[in-house]
Amino acid sequence: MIIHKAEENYLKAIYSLTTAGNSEVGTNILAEHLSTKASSVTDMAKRLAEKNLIHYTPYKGFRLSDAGRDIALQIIRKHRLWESFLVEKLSFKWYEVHEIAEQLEHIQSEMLTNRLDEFLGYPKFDPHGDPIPDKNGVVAKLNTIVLSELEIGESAQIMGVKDSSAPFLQYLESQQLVLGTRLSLVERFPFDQSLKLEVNRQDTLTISQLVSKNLVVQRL
Amino acid sequence: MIIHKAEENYLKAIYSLTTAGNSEVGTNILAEHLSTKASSVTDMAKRLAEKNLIHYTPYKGFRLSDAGRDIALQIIRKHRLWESFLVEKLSFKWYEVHEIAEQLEHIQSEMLTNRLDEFLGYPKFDPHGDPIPDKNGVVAKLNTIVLSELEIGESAQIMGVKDSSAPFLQYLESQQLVLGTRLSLVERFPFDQSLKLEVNRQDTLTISQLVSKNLVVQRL
DNA sequence: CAACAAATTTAGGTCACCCTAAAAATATTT
DNA sequence: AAATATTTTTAGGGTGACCTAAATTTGTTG
Repeated sequence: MIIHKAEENYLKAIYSLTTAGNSEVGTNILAEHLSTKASSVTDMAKRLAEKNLIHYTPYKGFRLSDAGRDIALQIIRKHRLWESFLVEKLSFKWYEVHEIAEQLEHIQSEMLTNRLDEFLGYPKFDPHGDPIPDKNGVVAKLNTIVLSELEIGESAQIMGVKDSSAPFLQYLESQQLVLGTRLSLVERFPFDQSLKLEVNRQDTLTISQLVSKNLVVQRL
Repeated sequence: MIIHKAEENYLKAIYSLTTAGNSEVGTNILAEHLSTKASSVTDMAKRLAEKNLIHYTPYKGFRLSDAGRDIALQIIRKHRLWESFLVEKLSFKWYEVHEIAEQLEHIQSEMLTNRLDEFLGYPKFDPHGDPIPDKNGVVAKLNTIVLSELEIGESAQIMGVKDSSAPFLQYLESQQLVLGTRLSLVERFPFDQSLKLEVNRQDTLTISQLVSKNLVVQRL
């Protein structure tokens, strides 16, 4: 069965919107996520249901079928492997790679994907700290929290981001908050929930709640 | 201006059919080359002419415009760089890479193309011996001939192939006729124009005219 | 629970790309 | 040069993926 690029993008979007809590996605939310219109989503939903890639009852939202989830995971695998390639081998910055990986994730060749994986040394995480599904679609689970959940005095290491927009990633880099950076929480200001951090055991830095809610860390 | 994947493939096809002698391509030849129908080609010709990528007068054939040629050369550049990447870095065989490169050549990011070029060490030729256009679309000229044109007693080095189908490339590999191989012409049998070669200064090998006409070599 | 608001689907249209079959233009042969 | 063959274009359709505007269903609230 041929799965088109647009279909792959829908499956990927449904996947990321459903794993974030809710098990069903609505038409409007999906439309917004894909920068398209609700009617187009309904259109596509019929095609995907026809191909047994999603479960769909009109007015009731969509849910991935097992086949649909498999495809979504393979796309995500390819996306994250290519992002790793771009950063590790071609010296791209982590905030420059998303759009290119959006294109590369649709290249069809299992052999290519697996060779790339091998070439990169079977990485478990991409440059944003997101886990890379293996060739069977198995995703490594990680004991991570968002920085805003850290307690005063605790230390943590930056593992990734919730928001991977270029402006946010550039901001992080300007503050030396890159992947792997170690930090500890010095103080929380109740007024606006901003946080004072000690970074790399030397500098201190204050960040807003918006930032702390979008930074994924692992307790040390 | 947005140039679609299908349009890029037409430009590439027109380019390779025109540089091979004739300066104009006809509808049927192009249709066959692209595995499509003549009417579809006419259809596309109108769109490409509309975008000033080709010169087109009905019934008179097509010719690339300067803008069209620039695009064709960039696609070919990307195709050959990706083929080099697959062979050099991911250990693909030279006869396995064509279909994958057909997909990768449409990835849009000048930065990616240039970084890839750098990563590969600015190669001048791809694994099939075809020259890789540089970022300005300049193609290295090479003083090559097909093996069938070699004279008795002359030596040469394999630079590439005219036919890059997997069966032919696999045949070559089985006979140790890989890129860079040095050979000299021992004898030509007038009966069927088959050739007796000495390969790598040790083995001798007899090849048919079909093979000798599809092997590109450089005199030594 | 009726009335309104929000979410979703349907109806009908566009665009890129491809198709078949028929018509028209060009090339070749007698 | 007329007849035939070949090449190319036009006419009319189909599909995937999108759109706007109008209907419909579902959810919320007075």
